[in-house]
Amino acid sequence: MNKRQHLPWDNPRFRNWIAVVRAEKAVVRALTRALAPLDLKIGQLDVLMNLYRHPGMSQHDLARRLLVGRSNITMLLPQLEAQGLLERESDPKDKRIMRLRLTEKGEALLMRALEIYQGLIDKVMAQSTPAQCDAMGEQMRRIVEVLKDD
Amino acid sequence: MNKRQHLPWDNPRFRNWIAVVRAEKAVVRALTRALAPLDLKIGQLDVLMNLYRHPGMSQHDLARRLLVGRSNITMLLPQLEAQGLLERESDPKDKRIMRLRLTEKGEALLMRALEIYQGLIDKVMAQSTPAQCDAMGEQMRRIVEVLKDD
DNA sequence: TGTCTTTTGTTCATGGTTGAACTAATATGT
DNA sequence: ACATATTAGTTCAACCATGAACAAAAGACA
Repeated sequence: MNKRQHLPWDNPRFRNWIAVVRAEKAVVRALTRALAPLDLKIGQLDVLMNLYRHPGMSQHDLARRLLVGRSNITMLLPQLEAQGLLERESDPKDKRIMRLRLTEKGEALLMRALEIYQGLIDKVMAQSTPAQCDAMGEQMRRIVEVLKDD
Repeated sequence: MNKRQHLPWDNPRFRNWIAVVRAEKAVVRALTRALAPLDLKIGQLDVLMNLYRHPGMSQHDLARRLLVGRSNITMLLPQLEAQGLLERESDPKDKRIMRLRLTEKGEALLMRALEIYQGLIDKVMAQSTPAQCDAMGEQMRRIVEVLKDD
């Protein structure tokens, strides 16, 4: 039962996953810097992206999609609202729910941010073939699926 | 120049990268929970792992490897030292440097944590072939390489 | 209807992370 | 050797994220 013989570092799965973590961290770092000129944090960009694709989303759904707590959203929105990037209006059918949607200004900023994001991803993925890239994406979606029910 | 025609969501590279981010977040979430019984945070596990592989590392090198700030390490170590998981000793050749190494207790805890980590990764990677897994790892290492010089 | 439960969003205390300013030790260049 | 620059680690204030406790609204069901 010598543990040294089956250390995780000898396991390809483990080593490769560590690479995923490292790459993700590196990209987050680079993206944070690239977005700084727009005065936008990654968390805020995530919000804008999701509201663009799903206008009228509730805060609860937004939190679930972003894999963050509801309180996080509560703390995040006032900044964006104060900057005039999004609007919150109470749902007339269910007064608990706040419907969220981007303003023109929010959409414009999102587009600028997406160009930066896209540029970074293109640069970073340029060394992989489309097929490799798709295969990787599929793997990742399967991982999320496996962990879906916590 | 209609931007709608080239939104990032239509770009496979972008969509696949989003999947990476999602998967990484999901695994971090699951790992955080799985490590809770050991009273160990992921950041702490990262430290233990790196010290196991590179005994005598300095705090500066550790920070660089973990992609965190030096101050982060400074805040992190006292907890681990107080728990008797690692030792810090000043380098006799260069008194600025603190040499870090695991204690027996730290190594033992690391082994328990690694079993948990490994189990999670095995579960999560079980749906991919070894070849796919390796290809993914290679892609990720290339990404880190591309971003190495910030 | 009336009570009990669930859902949505907020508040707040806690802990983690960061970068800038700082000290001490070493390296560099003249 | 001496002044200057660089490096390692610490401190600190500011910022984020989290989860538990809470209030208001809606739903379930007798």
